[in-house]
Amino acid sequence: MNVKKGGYNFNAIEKKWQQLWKERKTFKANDCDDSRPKYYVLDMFPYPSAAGLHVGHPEGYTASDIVARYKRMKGFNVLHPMGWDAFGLPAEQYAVETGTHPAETTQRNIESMRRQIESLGFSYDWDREVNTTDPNYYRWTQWIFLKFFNSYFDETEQKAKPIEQLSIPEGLSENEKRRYIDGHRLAYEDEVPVNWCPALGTVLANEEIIGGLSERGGHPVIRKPMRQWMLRITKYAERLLDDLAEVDWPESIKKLQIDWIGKSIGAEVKFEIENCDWDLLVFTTRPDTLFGATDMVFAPELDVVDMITTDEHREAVEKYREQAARKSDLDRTDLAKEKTGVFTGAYAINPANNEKIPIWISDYVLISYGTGAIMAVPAHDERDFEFAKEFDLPIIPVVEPDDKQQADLVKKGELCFVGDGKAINSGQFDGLPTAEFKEQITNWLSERGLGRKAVNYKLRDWLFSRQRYWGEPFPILHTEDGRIIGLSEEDLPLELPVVENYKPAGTGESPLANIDDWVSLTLADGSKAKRETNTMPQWAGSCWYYLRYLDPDNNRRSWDAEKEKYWMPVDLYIGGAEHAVLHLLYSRFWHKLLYDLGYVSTKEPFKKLVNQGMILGEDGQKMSKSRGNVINPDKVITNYGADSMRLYEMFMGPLEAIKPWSMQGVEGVHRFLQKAWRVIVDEDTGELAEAVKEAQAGEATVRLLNQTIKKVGDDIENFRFNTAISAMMIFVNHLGQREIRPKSVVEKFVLILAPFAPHIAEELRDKLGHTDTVAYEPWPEYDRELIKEKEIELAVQVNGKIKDRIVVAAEADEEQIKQKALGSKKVIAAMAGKEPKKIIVVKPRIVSIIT
RNA sequence: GCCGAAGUGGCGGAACUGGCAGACGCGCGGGACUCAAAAUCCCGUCCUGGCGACAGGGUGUGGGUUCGACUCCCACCUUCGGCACCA
Repeated sequence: MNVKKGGYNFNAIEKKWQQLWKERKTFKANDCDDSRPKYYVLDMFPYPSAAGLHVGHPEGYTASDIVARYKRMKGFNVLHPMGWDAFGLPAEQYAVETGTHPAETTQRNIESMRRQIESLGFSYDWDREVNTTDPNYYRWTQWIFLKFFNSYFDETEQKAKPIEQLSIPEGLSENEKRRYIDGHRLAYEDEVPVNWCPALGTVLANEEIIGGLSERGGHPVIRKPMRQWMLRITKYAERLLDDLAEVDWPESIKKLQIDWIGKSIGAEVKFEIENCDWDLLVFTTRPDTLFGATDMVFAPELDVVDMITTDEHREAVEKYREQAARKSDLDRTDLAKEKTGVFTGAYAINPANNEKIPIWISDYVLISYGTGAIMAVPAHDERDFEFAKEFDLPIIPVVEPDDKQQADLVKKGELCFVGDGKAINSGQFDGLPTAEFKEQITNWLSERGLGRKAVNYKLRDWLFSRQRYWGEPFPILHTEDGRIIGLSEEDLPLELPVVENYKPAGTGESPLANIDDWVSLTLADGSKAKRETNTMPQWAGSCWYYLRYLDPDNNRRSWDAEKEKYWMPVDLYIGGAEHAVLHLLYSRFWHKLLYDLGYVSTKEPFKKLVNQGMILGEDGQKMSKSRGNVINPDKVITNYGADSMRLYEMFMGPLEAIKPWSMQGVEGVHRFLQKAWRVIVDEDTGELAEAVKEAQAGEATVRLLNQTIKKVGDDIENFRFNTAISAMMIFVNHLGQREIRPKSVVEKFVLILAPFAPHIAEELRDKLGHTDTVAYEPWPEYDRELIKEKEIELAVQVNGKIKDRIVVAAEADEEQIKQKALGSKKVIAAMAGKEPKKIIVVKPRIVSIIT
């Protein structure tokens, strides 16, 4: 602790400036200000948890704040908002336990986390704060949901359109028409298997299941089909893939999204089923292996299984299907080691060679991908190979690898080969290389009406409902005669009702199902209806919050079109990599719907994305309560100040890297700030230090200052905050050694320090006699000429070994440098009288002499 | 199993498009100031050998390309993260 009167009293300084910024609304962003370029810096908003802020939050927030402050100084109109992703399970669970309304818990947590965030001095425009659980916010979440509900996807134009524009086939009855329309909505109801825990009487999220048992209580969980709301994200698969080319995101994150979407190009092939009127389609990426298809495998859940199974095999098939239904996803993947399955007694015809092949069912075939049925080519697919081995099915090689040894094994049926090669045992196609064969057979099949080119995605439609209380209610009514009606926009928000009991209904429905006077209502025409009792998942509110910041208080619209045009897209989005797929994919999806309907002007919401890495405990382990290695940001701020906290989080290492915390490291940067203070301020009086005065700066100081300004600016632009800080340390060390510290130099240093450590920078500027905030001071320019060194030092290598260093004038040409290098005594000695064969001069670095 | 990221002093890390490896910070050792301590300031600190100017080795391992490799190429090892039978 600094005891001197004029010492660096960070606690007082930080409180003072935070107060002033708040009172003066220093960081208020001006809408539609065309006098300056705009810059939108966004943080992933936090869930307001009872545990409060952890040290991971300020990492991303500090990085974005440095950029925000830097851009302001560079003359940008900066939008830098903060809010709360406040729907979520913890508040609901707390309500079940204590009866406290989640809104109350949430409000309390928000207050406390806002105080924590404010204590770090981030330059947010707090007038734009949003809270996803506020009816004035979720009103518009519901509004967007209705847009999904009231839209369909036009396949030819590849975009969403209002449902009224859907062309309906002629001659349908009213009922059929209704069903046709409902079947095309981008938000639709479907029966899908969910994780049902009979003992708890509730549906669980995948994350709540550990090893097939419920996380709470350890009860068994089964898959059970239930009515759910779905969003048709699969329609956007192609655009979600294509538009990744437009954004400046880390390649690794793009790759994760690409893999998640999982596009495969191949063919659909039609297989006739023996003694059956209809055909079955299968999808394959290897139509070239069609001649090697020796059996077919159907997913156990596939409905046609019932029809094709022969009486002889019915019992075994039924038993297998039952077992499969009882398995959780986890069991199915866990038992991946050994293939199981049963024969149905039915046969299909291979369209390539008219061979009769048996149809099996097995749970290694997924109902949810492709058509739920495959052609099995044991010789060229690992899974089919295992299956064939298990049940002694024939293995026919149809691709010959280039490698002789491999080819022999493949031909003997002893090796499964999945690579490309040359066609064999494939009739008229023999000899074709894989790629060409694929094309030819696809054409051959489509000419005969036996198949066609096809694309499949791993991406599934988004299961969008939860059986919870603490989420956005769906603005949906179910009529007695089975119609689904979306509320009209004027009826929004549909607010969450007050409940007595937050426990699930026990039927798999949400707690809302228990409140009859909320659920049941009478429509204008006198008929009865019931409200949808599911709620939206936590993702919903976070899918569009970046748009509400643009116009948070608008009661008439979700946001103003002009404001949207002005601010969007988000120029920089910083957050954790854990949202690489879901949140970022979901919000891109919502954004595209809004784009199609004309509510936003950009295809993509987030232009540049940066992920911060996780911060580990001092023991190098993930921070957790049970390990006792959690660092409390409040304590760090109390002991060292917010500026030290900010600086340390940035100094630890590259932003994206995973790195362990070190309290001694905090002390290190704190010492730097103490030193910077002492270099400028007299600790005894609190006035400017005597050494700081109007004076001409020395050459070395001017050079280093200019180098530092350049380095810090460049580093901020490239998110290399750690090296920017080290450059400032070097500068302060230099300045500290000067007897005279010219005021003009000190002033510029304070400006470049400001984005990193804004409180101390404001206070130092105050000491330097300024009364206005540093926030909008122009970022100092550097002079290219002044950066240049007068003399440069080059290392001299002889045959790859460094022998000497020479100093030459910066303007020296290659010849002069050569001469100087060859003149060095050490170099002459190392050359041992030999003539140089080659001399390479790399100007500011090295001279390489080869003898 | 597949995909992705990363391996540099005692520790966190630095090194621009291939050009003096270890910036900056921590820690440690020594010194100054002090009655003493803290704080601060100065010097040293990759490893081995030598009192020393110096010599040799060194960026996970083994090869390669190059006048020159932490950086590029090939093979492998380890750690972390993601996906998990997607035909």
